[in-house]
Amino acid sequence: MKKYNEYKNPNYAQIGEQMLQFWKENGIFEKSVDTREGQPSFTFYEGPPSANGTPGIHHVMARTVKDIFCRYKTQKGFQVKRKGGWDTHGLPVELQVEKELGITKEDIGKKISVEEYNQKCREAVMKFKDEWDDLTEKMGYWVDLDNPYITFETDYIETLWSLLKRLYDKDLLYKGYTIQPYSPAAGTGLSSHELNQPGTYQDVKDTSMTAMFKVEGTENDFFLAWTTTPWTLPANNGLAVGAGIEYVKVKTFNQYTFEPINVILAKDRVSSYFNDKAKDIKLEDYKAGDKLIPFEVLESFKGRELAGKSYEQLMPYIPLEKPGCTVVVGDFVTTEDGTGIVHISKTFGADDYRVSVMNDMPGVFVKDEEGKDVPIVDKQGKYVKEITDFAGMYVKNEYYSDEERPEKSLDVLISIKLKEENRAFKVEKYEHSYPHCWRTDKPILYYPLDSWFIKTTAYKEQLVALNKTINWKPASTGEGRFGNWLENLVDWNLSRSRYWGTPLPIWVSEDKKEQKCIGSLAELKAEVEKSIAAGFMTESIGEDFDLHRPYVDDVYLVSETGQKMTREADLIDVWFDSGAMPYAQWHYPFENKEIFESNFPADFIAEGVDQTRGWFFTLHALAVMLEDKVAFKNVIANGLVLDKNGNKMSKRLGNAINPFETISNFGPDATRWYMISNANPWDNLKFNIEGVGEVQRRFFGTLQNTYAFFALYANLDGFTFEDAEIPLNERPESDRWILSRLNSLIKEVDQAYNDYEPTRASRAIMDFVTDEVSNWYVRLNRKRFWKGDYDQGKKAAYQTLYTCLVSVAKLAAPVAPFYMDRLYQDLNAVSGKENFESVHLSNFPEANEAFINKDLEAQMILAQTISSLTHSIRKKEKIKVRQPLTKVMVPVLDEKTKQYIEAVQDLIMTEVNVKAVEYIDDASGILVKKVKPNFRTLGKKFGSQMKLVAAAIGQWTKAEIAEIEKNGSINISLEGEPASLLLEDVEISSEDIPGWSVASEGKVTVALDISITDELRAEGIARDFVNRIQNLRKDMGLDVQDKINIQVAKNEALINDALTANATYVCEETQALSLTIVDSLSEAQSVEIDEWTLEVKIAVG
RNA sequence: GGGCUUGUAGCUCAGGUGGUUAGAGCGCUACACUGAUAAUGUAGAGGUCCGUGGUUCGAGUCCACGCAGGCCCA
Repeated sequence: MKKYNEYKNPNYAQIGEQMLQFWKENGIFEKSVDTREGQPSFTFYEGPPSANGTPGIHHVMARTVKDIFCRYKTQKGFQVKRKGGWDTHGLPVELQVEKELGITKEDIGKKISVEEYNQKCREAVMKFKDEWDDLTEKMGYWVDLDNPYITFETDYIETLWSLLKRLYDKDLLYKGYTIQPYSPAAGTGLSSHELNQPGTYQDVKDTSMTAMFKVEGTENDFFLAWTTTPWTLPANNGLAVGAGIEYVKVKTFNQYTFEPINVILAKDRVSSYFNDKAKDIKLEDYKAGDKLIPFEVLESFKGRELAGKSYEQLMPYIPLEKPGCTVVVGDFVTTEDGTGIVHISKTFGADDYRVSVMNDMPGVFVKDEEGKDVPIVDKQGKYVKEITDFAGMYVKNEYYSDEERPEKSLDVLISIKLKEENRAFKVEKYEHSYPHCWRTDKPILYYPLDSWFIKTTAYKEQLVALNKTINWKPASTGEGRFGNWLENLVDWNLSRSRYWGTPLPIWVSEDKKEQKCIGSLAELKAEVEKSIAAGFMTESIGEDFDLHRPYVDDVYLVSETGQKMTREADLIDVWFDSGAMPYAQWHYPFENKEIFESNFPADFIAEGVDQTRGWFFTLHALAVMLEDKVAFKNVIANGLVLDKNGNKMSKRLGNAINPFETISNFGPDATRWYMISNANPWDNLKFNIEGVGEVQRRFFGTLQNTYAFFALYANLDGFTFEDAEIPLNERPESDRWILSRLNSLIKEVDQAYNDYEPTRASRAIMDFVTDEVSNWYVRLNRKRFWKGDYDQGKKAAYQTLYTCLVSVAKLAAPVAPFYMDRLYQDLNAVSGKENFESVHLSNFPEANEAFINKDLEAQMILAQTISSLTHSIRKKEKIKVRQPLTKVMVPVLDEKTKQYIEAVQDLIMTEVNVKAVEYIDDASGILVKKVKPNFRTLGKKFGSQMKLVAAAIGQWTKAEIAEIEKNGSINISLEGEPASLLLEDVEISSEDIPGWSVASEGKVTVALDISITDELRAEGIARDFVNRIQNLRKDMGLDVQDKINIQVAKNEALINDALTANATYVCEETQALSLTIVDSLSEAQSVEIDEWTLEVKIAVG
């Protein structure tokens, strides 16, 4: 006879290890994919992690989310292939290598060759791969680790090149510029990382100026705009205002020229520009040279009213065409400093560039020797010759050598010039924090630098439209964060000035007029052959050619006109690498065409919300541009994992949770279950290790106890579920109830998983197991498992509990894959009901509607409420549950409630140890009803008269309640006006019952008869006695089935009579053959019952 | 500075379309149960629902403005 496994002290971490071993030995993961061959596929894309750092607890979170839905869909019959991947390129890898080698970017090509450097990167990037693989296994994340895609491999890069070429052929790849931090002294752009080095931001004093821009077509109206970089003023091409900001026009005088002027600035900034002491001075009293300058506000308007106004170019060295020199709205405008009007220079500011592009405003450019547009400042930081007055001057005095540095900086000279021209309103020194180049310690410029772009804006409409078809969890990330990002889309800047990454496959001729974009290794080889023929190359490249730098940089091609072509030095954004994984993981289009096509787009992806503009965007952008499809249909953007105080985890602060330790202490299942059930994945999780322990105790502990209870008795009775299932209508009330609940649960959990709501699913399962199965079903039915013969009723109990347990194992398997597989196998090994070797190969339960009985579920809730109320009365009256009582009384307001309670009254009687349930209705005469307004319905009818109605109902007596119950309606008077109320407009419940001990909750009221007759008292004593004997039996180490003989020393008559009267009951409960009261007893044990001490002797019979 | 997001008991979280006594678990206190026992049950205490205004007969819920935390972007 097969037995259910019984465990003394289950060790959840050990269960994890054992199951992992079992999965490995039996290839369960592979089978979970292979056995679904031919079934519809469910496609999942793995967002590649970078293995150059150790995995953290947040990775367990992210991967649990991914794993849950893949396992769920497998159980639902889909084939779910999961290819792992590694993200290997990018700045973090470079930085790590530089740190290890103690070098900087400067040293690359000098102290270390590019070749060696890249070799180091290649090694560093897989440094922690073993640790990652270890975690992947231990946490139970099923993903194919044997054939992962790796972004630095030649096949992968080749796909990237082919995609770039497709974009190039669609005219979506172009060279433009972006405004970036640039160090003229070092002649190089700076990454944001370099800008975030300590010491780069320094406090400096600059000449700041509030310049006057003359409104076109006016006599002397000026816009005031403030700048800390007056040298950018000749490049001014617009002014920006805040749409909602209030502006005023002020009549006053220029403090340098004393001329009368009207100036426009933000209302909030007036007090900063005008001296309050001058506010009472009359304009006509002003004399040239007065210190206090009078002012008068003429009118005011909102920023959006100013938009579109034109002004005269301030420093027209390079005349600008319209719509240059107009006022536009900018979201970056504030009234915290300056005038609330911002000077815009398309070539020297990122915001400026963006707002100019959005409004089609031309920037100020000059032509270089090649006829190309360049800004008015050259790469050394000097003005170009077109700025005649100051040609050749450095725009920052710091750029001059100490000997050459002029006394007056360019900013000062420009200020003087504008003062003289009546175009400067205020000039002053201003101290602020400004970034400096970490190499040269000189200030940086924001400067237009060449970059390659993907013209994503050309597909904006499709991107937006297709995004609306994606199911985002949470929806707000899709609509808000992602949607807004698409609405404000700019072209994708692909260029990165780095060494370790995918090189841009574009070669340019010496005169820059010819370009070639290479889309495959074969194409490159062919081009190289041509180049060899032209004499630019000496040898061919092989099949194993490394597409990385520096090798590709040594490849020169030949143009159509015979010119030598050099590769554009840029690498591409690593986000392109990961966004291209749907194609590149299969080396598509060079191989695996069918696999790619049947696995595109993804049904589901999940990653951190911080990837919104990263991976989520690049996947979407490439799919829309290349395939005119979405890349994923469902996406979960999960939140961060914070420490228990809500702080970000970091190794530096020492608050990081080690995932390996957590798993080995609590096991993988509790860890996963805690993370999923505690908060929705898209909310930040405050990770508290105590919570994991709680989940282990509360959920897994309860489930394990329930299983252990089942196994104990099922083994004794030899229950193997070999008989046919007992028909539902032959099972008792509580079985039908728990099965109804189970089937409702199956529906609910299936729906939740299907909606990508794992938290809802796990909470529902947890509540079912702890509250309904364990605390209600098992507790109420305990006796059925251990008392009496192995009959139909007992079998029903086993079958019912078995079904609940095995179903829970399947429902919860996606979240707790190890434990649930153990549970499933332990059950199935004995019953042999299914042929699956693992729960993960089994099918998700299907709800049977015929088992769902909502009436029964409602009845059971009533039973629970009534029991709970009765317990609370006992508690209040200090009557222990072991003391039987005569009856509880329940007022019933309608026949249906009565029927509901009658259906479960046996349960109630057992649970609260009373002998009867009595129903009190109107006819009894003791029921007193009370009435409450139903605000929900009344509100709709009476609205503002609500208070009157409520007051009127408050006055009702028995008569009115009887009337409305009888007629279904009643007429009342509201301030003389007649009104009619329906029965549904009030809620009728029962009042406390005079003379009874009563408790109520909602509409349910319970009265308990607390009188204890002698007979009841005797029964109570007998039950206490049984309890004491049971304890003694256990102390003596007797088995459940051992028989005994009990002797009790003669005591007070009350005790003696109680035992005599209930001797049969006592014997039956305690497996006693006899109960005798004797005059005296030797070697007896003492037990206490209330105030009495009894001498007892137990002999094994 | 902008977009998105969170704020409910000591802690972690629930609270369709507004409805008058705001819930659960843990923790705490007390009690009970004892053939699930390193388990279990019941009860109790514990809340300016972040603040301020507004809409409404009625706001935890809707609106506006703030405050605090988080993420992304500038």
